[in-house]
Amino acid sequence: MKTKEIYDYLERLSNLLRNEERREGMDYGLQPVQLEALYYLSICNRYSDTPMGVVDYLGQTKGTVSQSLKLLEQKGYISKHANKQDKRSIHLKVTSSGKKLIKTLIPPPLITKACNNLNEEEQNQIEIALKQLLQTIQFSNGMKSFGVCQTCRYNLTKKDCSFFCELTEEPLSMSETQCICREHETIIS
Amino acid sequence: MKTKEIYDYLERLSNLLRNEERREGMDYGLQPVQLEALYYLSICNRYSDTPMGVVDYLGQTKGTVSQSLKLLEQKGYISKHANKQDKRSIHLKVTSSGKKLIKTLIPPPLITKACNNLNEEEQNQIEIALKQLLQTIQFSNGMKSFGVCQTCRYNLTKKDCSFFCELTEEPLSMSETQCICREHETIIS
DNA sequence: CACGCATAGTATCGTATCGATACTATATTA
DNA sequence: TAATATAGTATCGATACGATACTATGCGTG
Repeated sequence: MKTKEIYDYLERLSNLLRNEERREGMDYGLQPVQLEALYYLSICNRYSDTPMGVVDYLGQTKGTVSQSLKLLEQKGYISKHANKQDKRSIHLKVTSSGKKLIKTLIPPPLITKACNNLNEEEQNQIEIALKQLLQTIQFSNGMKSFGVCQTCRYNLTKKDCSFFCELTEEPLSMSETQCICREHETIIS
Repeated sequence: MKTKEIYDYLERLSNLLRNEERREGMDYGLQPVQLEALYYLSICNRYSDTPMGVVDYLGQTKGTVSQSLKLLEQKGYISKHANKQDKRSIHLKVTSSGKKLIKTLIPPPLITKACNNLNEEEQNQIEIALKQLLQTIQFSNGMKSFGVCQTCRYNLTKKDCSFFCELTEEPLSMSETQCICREHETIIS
């Protein structure tokens, strides 16, 4: 069992990444969590761009997330839009200013520099390992997976190569299927 | 380049781990950082068990670390000991109560459960990948490595299989060489 | 339809985090 | 011996984050 070793490396990586995010965000008055929330909103689909989506993703309480989103809105990085179907719910869109910020800050230099010193094959191996570890953790602990449609059991790829979600019973555009979804459930193969 | 992919998985893993640590520590009134500080002190060597060692490891300011250590001492998980050589410095020892806590909480169930669902080979691959990623990040960004003597360029293994540190110019016991050190510098091969 | 219950989101409060700054004490060096 | 560097502490202010209480809307069942 390599449990301890895996924990040790993960703990270290986790710390380095968080400190980097703190340093980076500081110039813009953003905390690590807020930056992560903004990033999440920039890569999630239209079923997931709500406060509750962020709650599930970041694993914090509604109150905390509500605070973070208020700040992101005040700073002009996101905007709130009413949901026509469900009036309790709102959608959060990343503004052009927010998109610009994400583009500047993510991925952080810490990771970029490291990848510059790793060849294709090494990067592939690392990606595969991280993916497997993440999926196993999520599966073993009954967690949401937040994947893209391609790996989702609700996704139906039709003959004409268009996409359809069997959960929401709606057609999906090509670009939408590359966003992450809070309803995602990994195909059990 | 897999920079974005690697960042994404790492960010996710990092978040899950931190949330788990928060949940775990809560029962004992410990925050994630404090738990990490305690764990660090339980695996570092006698050159590294000082407040400054924790500062380097966790990447926080002296003040913050000082606060965390005060709390750990109040809760009886660590004890402070004067350094005979340098009177400015103190050594932090994990008490038996602290050791017991670490044994209970680390590694966290999140990781343990996942490892139970991964075979030997998969775990080895993941360990290797995490190790390589961490080392590359540390090297590429000029960071301290916090490794064990075995991989340190200052370590001298003598003919009689005893160990000697060429930086501190002191002999090291076998068990000491398995602890992590803040002066560690990876062998450049 | 009406009632209860579930869910999305917000507001507020208290404890704790964490960087910044200022401080003391000891070591080092010129 | 004086200047400077280093280890550690104390304090403060802004923020994080869980807990709780609240409003508003949707949903299900009789």
